[in-house]
Formats: sequence, structure tokens, C-alpha cells
Amino acid sequence: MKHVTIRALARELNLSVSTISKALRDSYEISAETKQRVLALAATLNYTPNPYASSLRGKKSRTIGVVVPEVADSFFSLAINGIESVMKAMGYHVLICLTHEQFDNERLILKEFQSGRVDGVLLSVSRETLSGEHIRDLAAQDVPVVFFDRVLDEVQAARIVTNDFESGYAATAHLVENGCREIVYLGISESLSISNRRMEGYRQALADHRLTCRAGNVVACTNDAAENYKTVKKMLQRKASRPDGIVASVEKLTTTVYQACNDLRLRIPADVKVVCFSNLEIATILHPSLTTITQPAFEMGRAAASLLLKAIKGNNVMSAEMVIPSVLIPRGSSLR
Amino acid sequence: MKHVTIRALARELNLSVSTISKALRDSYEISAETKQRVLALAATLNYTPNPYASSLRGKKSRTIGVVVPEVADSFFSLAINGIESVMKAMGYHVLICLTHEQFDNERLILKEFQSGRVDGVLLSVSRETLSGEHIRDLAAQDVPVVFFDRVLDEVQAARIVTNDFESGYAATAHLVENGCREIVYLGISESLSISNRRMEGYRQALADHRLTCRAGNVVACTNDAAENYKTVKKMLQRKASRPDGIVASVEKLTTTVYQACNDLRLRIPADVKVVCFSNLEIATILHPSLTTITQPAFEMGRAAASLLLKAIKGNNVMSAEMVIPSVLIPRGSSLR
DNA sequence: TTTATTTACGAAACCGTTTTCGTCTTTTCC
DNA sequence: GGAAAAGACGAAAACGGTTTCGTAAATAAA
Repeated sequence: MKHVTIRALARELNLSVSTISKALRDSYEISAETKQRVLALAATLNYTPNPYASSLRGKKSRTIGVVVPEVADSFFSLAINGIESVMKAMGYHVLICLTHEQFDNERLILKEFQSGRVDGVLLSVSRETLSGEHIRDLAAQDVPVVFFDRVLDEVQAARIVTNDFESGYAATAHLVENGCREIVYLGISESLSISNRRMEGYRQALADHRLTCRAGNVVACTNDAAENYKTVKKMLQRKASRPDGIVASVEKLTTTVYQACNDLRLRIPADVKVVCFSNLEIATILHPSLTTITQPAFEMGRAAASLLLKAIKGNNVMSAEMVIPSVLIPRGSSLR
Repeated sequence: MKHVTIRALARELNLSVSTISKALRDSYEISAETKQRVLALAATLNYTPNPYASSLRGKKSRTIGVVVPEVADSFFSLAINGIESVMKAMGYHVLICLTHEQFDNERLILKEFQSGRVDGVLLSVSRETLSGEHIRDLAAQDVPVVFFDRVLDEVQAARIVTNDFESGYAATAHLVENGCREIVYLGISESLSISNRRMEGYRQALADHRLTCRAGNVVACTNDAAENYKTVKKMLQRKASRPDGIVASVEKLTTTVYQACNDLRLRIPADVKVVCFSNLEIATILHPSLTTITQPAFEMGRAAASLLLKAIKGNNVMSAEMVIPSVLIPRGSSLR
């Protein structure tokens, strides 16, 4: 079956192409009767407008790009749900692109977006991203960019974040208050905004509680689970000053930490207490249940999407910044 | 900054638009020297072709649609990774659309896809989907459709599935072999292919082991976690013939089951043994660790994507069917 | 030397929609 | 009754690539 175009409708009704187009868009120029006829025929012939023709002509695609490191991660998948809920309501499409935490992928994706494929971009940078040249290049083409969660301070753009510093602080203070004295912080990257801010909160909390931060107690994990497992295991095997508390800055380190403790016969929370940044619903049924810093993933997605829509409408939101707080949910893994 | 078009390049080099286009596409009609000049200028001016213009002219978008019920689910997010890995390598874009398990969303999405927005569609139907009219309508517009995981038997289309019957059988037989006599099956929908096939496997396993399948032992869960929790709890509180084994046909029921057992002080696996269809990495650190039927999510995504590409290239794959087996991974939750 | 072929490029149509101008008819208003 | 205004529609030019069909010059074949 051939795709039915506006021209086919025009022929059928003995009207001009422009009349059809206007009728479909409910223009005041067209009589009510003609509109009815057009709508009716369009419905029976199952007419669906070619989005690419509209995009080409109108210079807007009603599509946004979402650039994230990973989709198999509860924070990002929930954030995507939030984004989608807003965009669907406004009739926008969502093009999801994965960087797999690699800068080069991110760079190529954003370069491609200079083509006008998307009207705006929601970005959570990769763990490798250090420079923001590629982001500025995109913004220079009048494609609005809104950061969410993982931002690049160097780039001036709108951002939706959570209170990483305070959360890092809260997690650490919580462990201290539950008796920990040798707390380690597991980061995810040396450059990533969220990882560093959470770490600063961690440091501040230690300082405020008159605890020194041992050099080896801050570890930047990699993207390789096996490697991280070794690292964590080694820490937990230290003869002197074995860690009695762990702040894990990212969800996927949960498995690593629990696994390492299990394998070393260290009991959580008796021997080691754990707090993890995580949105896993399943945290409640871990054994022991996991104390989490739960990020407002869905809300962050919603907020970022709304802000991007404003930017697309022409508002200047470059300096907008919204902080949606995370919450510490104490559970079994950190009880005294 | 203005977007640089092919026309701008033409002006700059005193060449015609068609020459530029051909040079960029490495046509044999253009001399090596001219190609060099064009490529060089394109690079310095940061030219990126407008995808909508190409799509309009060429009648193909180099974009595929992926229609799934949900993205915050490890099976689907892993499958998306598989899809993306193939599509990215072939220079295709991936438009992800969520049905949230609602038929009407699915119908509207597929209808929109009749517009030519995508060159093909990968589909895992919603739990509400009973009829395939909307899918046939799409296929009638020459948009190839490949099912993955959740298929609709009524529709003749290519499909990538896992061995649901055998997996349901294996899960159940495993529980029987570990001593269970009163095994319940938690489905996800009365109509969904995967749910029903797994159930048939369950029934067959019971029959083969000379166990009767009590009427109340097959439950179709809903999309509402709280409701499911109540249902499961009620089952586990039965005075007569309390279940001693549970086959949960979908990942998100894990939390429900563990939670209910915890709250009722039922010990897993001593009082109740559990097998769950799940791709959660975290299954290993549950307490007890969860015996899973793990689906080849990534591979299914890859296979579906490859098949769709074949279909897009014009091959008739309508009757192609590929079954990629799942594996039963015995862990603590089902030990005798 | 003439003819055939290859090489390298340009003009213009085309994809399907949107939008800007006309234009012609019908109303409305003094 | 005549001018002005409104109403209803059509022609045609965009939007930015791609592709077909020419064509002039250069080369090869006869």
C-alpha cells in the first residue's frame, strides 16, 4: 500500500495542496465545511503526515536527544521515564543515545546533533568527559542543552542536579553516628562532577566529626566490575585500620561491596556498614536491606525535560539551575 | 551561527550543488581532486548534512523504532543495549517508545510510525495487547516489524524469543526436585505470550511429576505492585496447602515475593523456595541469593536488530523465528 | 582523422509540507 | 450603489539533500 500524502487528498477532493494543509492545521482561512471534508477523508484514508517533510520545512523536528552513559541503570532508566512523561505530553519524540561512558561516543553523538536532527538535548556526561568543547559547539548551533545529574562546570548551560555534596555529607555523617571511624569513599571517576561533590561532602563530614581522611580511603573505581571487586576486596583485607564503613557513590557498586563482604565473611552491618547511592527498588530485600541515598531520578528527568522545552520555546535558561534533593533512607546495612 | 548547507559549500567552491552532494557521497563521477577540496571545506566549516532532507528525498530515515512496555526493567534495558550495539554499528538511530503496558499507547505509537518516521520497528507488546490489527496496519505500509520476547501469535511477523515453555518447565521441575509439592505460578497477564508459555511449561512439569495443579495456584498478577503484594501474601497465608514453591514469571515480582516472605516470617528456602525470571545482576547478593531463569536479553536485542536490518534491506523475514534459550541458574533461594 | 567512449561536472526535478502572496467572490457599511 | 472588508481558496516558493539526465571536453579506438 502506498503512503497517502497531502497531494492525494487534494486530488481526491478537487482542492489544492495548500488548502488541505491549512484545513489539517485548522487554519481560519478554510471554511468549516471544507475542514470537515478534509478531516473525514484524512481519517478514512488513514493519512499520517510525513514528519520529515514538516521538519525540513519548519526547521524543527519535535524530537529531543537524550544522551546518557547507560540505560541499564535504575537512575537513568527512571530519569528517562520522567523525561518521556513530559515529552510525550507535549508531542515530542525522544531519541536516546548511549555513550557507554566513553567520551568519543559522546562527542560524535553531539556532533551529529548539529545537523538539526533534534530541537534540544538532555545530557548527562560520560565519566571520561573532561572538556566541554563539543557541548559548546552544539550550543553554538542554537541547539539548547540541559544537563541533568552529571554536569560539566566548565560549560555554561542549564542544569538539573541533586544535592550531591549534602548527600555525601549525610551518608558519611550517618555512618559516623552509627559508630564508624574508618570510612571509605568509593568514587566512580576522578573528573565526574557528581563523584567529586559527593566526595567533598564525605570529606567535610569527616572533618566536622574530627576524623582524619586516610589517603587510601578515597578510591576512584573504574568501569570494570571485576577490577572494582579486587580493589574493594583489597581494602577490606587491610590489616591496619580496616574500613568499618563504606560510602558507595554509584548503584552498580552495591553488588561489588556486598559480594566482597560475603566472600571475606565480613558481616554487614556488624563488621562493615554500608550506604549506597542507589535507586534500586530491590534495596529493601537485600540482606541486610541497603541504606541508600535515593536520588529523585524521575523528578530530575521531568524537570530537565520541562526546562529544555522552555529553552526550545526561546527562553534563555542558560543560567538556570535546579537542585532536587536526594533522601537518605536508613535501612539494615548501616544500623549500629 | 547559521547551519552550513550543501549550497554554502557550493558557493564557496564555485561548484554546483549536485557536485558537492556527489563528492560527499564519494561518487565515481567526481574527480579525486574535487572530492578532496569538498571534503576539506566540509571539515573546516563543520558541515553536517540535514538528515530530514535526506530522509525526505530518499524515503528512508536510517532510524528504527523500539516499542517496549518499560525501560526501567533489566530485561528491556539490556535488550536495548543489544539493539543499540547493532544499530550504532550500522549507522542507524534508535527511537525508543514506551507503552507503559497500555495497549492504547502502543496503538498510537504504531500509528504514528505509519508516517515513515522509522524504517522498521522492534516490538515487545504490552500486557494489554490482544489484537494485532495495529501491527498489521503498520506492516501493510511496508514498515517491517520484528517481535522480540513478547510476541502476538495472531500476527505473522519475524520473532526473536526465548524458550519460555522449557524455562517454565525447568523452573518448576527444579523446585519439584528440591522437594516442593505445592508450587504456585505468578503470571503477569492472562494474554501475554511469554506468561502463558511459561505457565504451560509449569503445568507440564507438574503433570510429568504427577502433581496436580490446584486452581488457585496460577495467579495473573497486575501492573500494580501493592495489589500483587496483597495477592501473594494472601496465598502464603493459606491454612490448607500453603505454597512451598514459587515460580515468578517476571523480574519485578522478586521484590514482592521476598517482601511478602519476610513480612510473614517465612524463610526462603526452608519454608518457601523461589525461582524468578530475572536478569538482575543483583540476584547474587540477595539473601538468600536468588535462583533465576536468566534470559539472553542482550543477545535477543542483537538478534532482533540484525533481523530487522535484513528486513529493511528487503529480505522477507516474515516467517523467521529464532529461539535463544534462557538458563536456569540455581542459587540459594531454591536449595533443598 | 573521425568516431566512440570516458571523465567531470551542472541544471533541474523531486521528496511532502508549510507559508506567503495573490485573486476572486461575497458581505458589510456608509 | 459603491467602496471597503472579509472569506475561501490556489499558485508557487521555500526547506536541503539526492538523483536523473544532459553536455562539454578529453581521451581512446578505428
